[in-house]
Amino acid sequence: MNKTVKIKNRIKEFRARHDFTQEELANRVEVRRETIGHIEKGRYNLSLILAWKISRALESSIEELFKFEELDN
Amino acid sequence: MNKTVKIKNRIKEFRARHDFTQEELANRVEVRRETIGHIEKGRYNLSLILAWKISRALESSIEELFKFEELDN
DNA sequence: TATAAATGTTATTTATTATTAACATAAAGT
DNA sequence: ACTTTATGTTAATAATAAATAACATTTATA
Repeated sequence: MNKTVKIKNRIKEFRARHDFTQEELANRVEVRRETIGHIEKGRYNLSLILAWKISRALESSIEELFKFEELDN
Repeated sequence: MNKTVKIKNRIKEFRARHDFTQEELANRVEVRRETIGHIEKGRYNLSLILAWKISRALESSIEELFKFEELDN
């Protein structure tokens, strides 16, 4: 029984609360707009530092912003 | 004023509490022993999923296990 | 003190994140 | 309807995490 971990996130939701566009958030955390887009869509397993920068920019925490689920395959 | 983020971690400390060697922890999170060693020494900016796996294996949380600091340079 | 177990460290390779650029589509505003 | 503004998406490249292998050093322990 092999397990993989997937991440869901609430970036879009928190971004809306702050009225930030993807580009504004990207500027604040110093990555490209597309990178934020890809992360929101769960396309990659971002680094811990980037996760922290994003959670700070959104006045949140990593654990609040990112939800982890273990899946069997 | 440019800012960079550095990570400090308490993996070694938590590992000791559980009486895990680097290798045991590595097996549990499915990475190499050297990878755990490098992370403990702060040599790389691990992925969010790996950070989560490690914090779970040590019955802790990401925010508890990893401390972030902003530095000027 | 000799032996084994655990950790340190470095160099090279592989895998994956993130950048870049380019264009498409959607939504909002004039 | 036209024009911005925001987001979606893809392909190619660059940057870096993680794997691998090999050997050194430290710590425990027989």
